[in-house]
Amino acid sequence: MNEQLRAISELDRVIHEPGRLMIFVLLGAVEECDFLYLLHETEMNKGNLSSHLSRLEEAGYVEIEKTYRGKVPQTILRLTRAGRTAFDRYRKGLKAAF
Amino acid sequence: MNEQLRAISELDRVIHEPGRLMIFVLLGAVEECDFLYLLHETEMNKGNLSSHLSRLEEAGYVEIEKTYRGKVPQTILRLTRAGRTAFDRYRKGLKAAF
DNA sequence: CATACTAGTTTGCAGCACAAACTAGTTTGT
DNA sequence: ACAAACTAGTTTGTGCTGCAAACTAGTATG
Repeated sequence: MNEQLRAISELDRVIHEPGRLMIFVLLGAVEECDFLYLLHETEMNKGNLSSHLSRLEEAGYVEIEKTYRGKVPQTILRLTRAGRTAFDRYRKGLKAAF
Repeated sequence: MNEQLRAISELDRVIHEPGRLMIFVLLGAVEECDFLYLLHETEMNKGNLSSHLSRLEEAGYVEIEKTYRGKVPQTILRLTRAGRTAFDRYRKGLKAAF
């Protein structure tokens, strides 16, 4: 197996999913943001977005902080250190592959 | 939704799967090759490779030609025109996204 | 005070990737 | 000649996972 194929086969599957890739791109560009921002930017539905975020939390890539804006519940999202590192590796993998 | 996210969300899911990406890279580099070449290069198992190839045939991206090398059955694989086009679009999409 | 809205989460299902088991035929060993 | 092992794949079964619909809990509105 050559370098290029190796790079492809080692791509992190948790990140590789397009829905989650979008989340990484958005969270990678800011310190933090809220659920609704991601919802609007990605044009996913809530259920979908919610489960992708849970998956990313589970993987240790995203921190989910539940708070309130006034009386309204608000969910703040943030990439963890591990999340940023993993995303960097993913992008390097892509570059090596294409 | 911005350009970058749009590019991600429009990535062709049939191609996006790493196992199939490897097949595209290999078939993209040659006119045709056989099953065993793909098997060794990708380091997949046969079942896996076989079903990915069926998926790609179904999508119209790969042609599967069954022949013999002497008395031994041999399967020749080849990207279709549609397959090459789709792979080009996929790579452009990736570039637009990263 | 009930109806509608907000901000999500949970549930149910369909599709998919994966490996183990199977198939069909060929070669090798005795 | 006949069985055992090998070759070149395909089919089957299972568990995961992406997705949307349905649900929950609370808030604002008519």
